[in-house]
Amino acid sequence: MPDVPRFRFAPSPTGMFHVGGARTALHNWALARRLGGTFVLRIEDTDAARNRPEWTQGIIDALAWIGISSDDSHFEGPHFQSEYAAAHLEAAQRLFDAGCAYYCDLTGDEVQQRAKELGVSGYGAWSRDRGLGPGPGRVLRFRVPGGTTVVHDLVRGDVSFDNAAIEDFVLVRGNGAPVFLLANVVDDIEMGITHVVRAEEHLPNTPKQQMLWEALGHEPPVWAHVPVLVNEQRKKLSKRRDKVALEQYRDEGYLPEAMVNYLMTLGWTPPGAEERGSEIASWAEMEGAFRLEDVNTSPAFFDIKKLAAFNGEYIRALSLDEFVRLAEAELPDDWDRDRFAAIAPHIQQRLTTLKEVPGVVDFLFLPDGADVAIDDASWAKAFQPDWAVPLLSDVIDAYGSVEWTADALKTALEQVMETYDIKLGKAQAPVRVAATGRSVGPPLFESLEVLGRGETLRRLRVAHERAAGAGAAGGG
RNA sequence: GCCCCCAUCGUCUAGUGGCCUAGGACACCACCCUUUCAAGGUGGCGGCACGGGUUCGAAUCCCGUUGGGGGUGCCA
Repeated sequence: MPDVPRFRFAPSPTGMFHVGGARTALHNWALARRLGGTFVLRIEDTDAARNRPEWTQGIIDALAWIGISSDDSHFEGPHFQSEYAAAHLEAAQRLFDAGCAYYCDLTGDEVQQRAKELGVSGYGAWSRDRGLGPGPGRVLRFRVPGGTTVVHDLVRGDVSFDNAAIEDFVLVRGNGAPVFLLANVVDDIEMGITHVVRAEEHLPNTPKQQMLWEALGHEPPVWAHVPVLVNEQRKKLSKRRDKVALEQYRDEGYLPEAMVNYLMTLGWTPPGAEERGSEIASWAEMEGAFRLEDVNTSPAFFDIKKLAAFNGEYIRALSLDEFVRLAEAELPDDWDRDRFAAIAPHIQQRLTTLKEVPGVVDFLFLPDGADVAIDDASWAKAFQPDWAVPLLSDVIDAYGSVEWTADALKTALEQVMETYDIKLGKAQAPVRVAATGRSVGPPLFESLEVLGRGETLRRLRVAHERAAGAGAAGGG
């Protein structure tokens, strides 16, 4: 009778959720669901400094954001490593009783000192046969057996380690607290974990953990080590130097679906991507096809540019209603929602992130009577041609009585520009800068329609006055 | 130092001995479209790290070199 596969995701709270962690969580999640198994969340909070409730909540929230939540029947947890402290110590005792571990009274400094004097590397197993019992300050070390440990890894195949190169590692600290290696294995055994899917950086730990599983009388789980995510310098993504917090991307207006899709493409290709000419795929498609055996073995560069491209695609794919709803969350409270809804369809296809929304429409939400902030470079270019000022003057006249719709506004400008024998692309420039302050932005006539006749005319007049004045001063 | 992993366009990848004069995506460039900017369309640039084998045949298998990364804690 085959057991239900049990995967686990075991982050330690650090105050932010690493994108690399998000990816391995996604891998575990996809497998747990596709195989009808369970995704077990365990918070590794043994280190007292990492035991902050708000940090734990941060992990739960981050997981929920990428679609991994306790609402789903495949989700189990959160469990807390600290709750298994008794089991850790009990396991340590069993290991000692069975002769698989021994006590050692050398401090870290002493070990280093001796290694240096004797010219050996690592711990020299000095206390192996001293028959020491437990005592204050004494650590419990694992007695690494001879031979070779072979790790069967779903991503990498068989990886073998010569046990002679593995030192007798510490299981329990001098203060009686178990270390990660032991706690991790004991927890996995206690929770009936069958698959350990994690990042490659843990591969060197694996032979040690496998020996522990065996010494504790259990079959090791299925191992899988996915490649690490790296930065431009090809170094592992780190909290210190790289932008790795999932929360930060969320706050910058990335959609969770885009983030999830992008993360899954690192080291793996969604089904049919080549035929479709696109790596964009739904979670259902990816979940249905994801296999560890298909995951690449080399490190992947976390490319924000590509993430941004994915995000743009996802924003464009939103229904208008959904887009408006999400975009409104980025707007200042006092901005008129109806006014935003009117311009929304014209900006949706021009965005990379939701965070950009206020910046592209802010000219529509100025306080009464306030002048637009004019971008100097845009102004200089728009009013460079001789025809700019007279054209603006004509536009002001025409816009005084034209029907106030985008189409009519466009037609009116087209009539005006004929006199000057210029194309719309050029003719719209002075009007755009006058009304919006910038040379780029949402489609002009649609923007003016939303702005309204009164305010549009006011801004055009202010600009005309300024441009005409400058022209006169410059000419004289 | 020691242990382990990795090596296809700038980047992410497809490729598991002949379908590869190596395919797709992002980025970049050009053109088209166009109401600025995007989006969209078309096209382009660009890669199997190197050296030996094995084989009728190698991006694919083996060995070596070089390069990169990870780990080497009484952190997790």
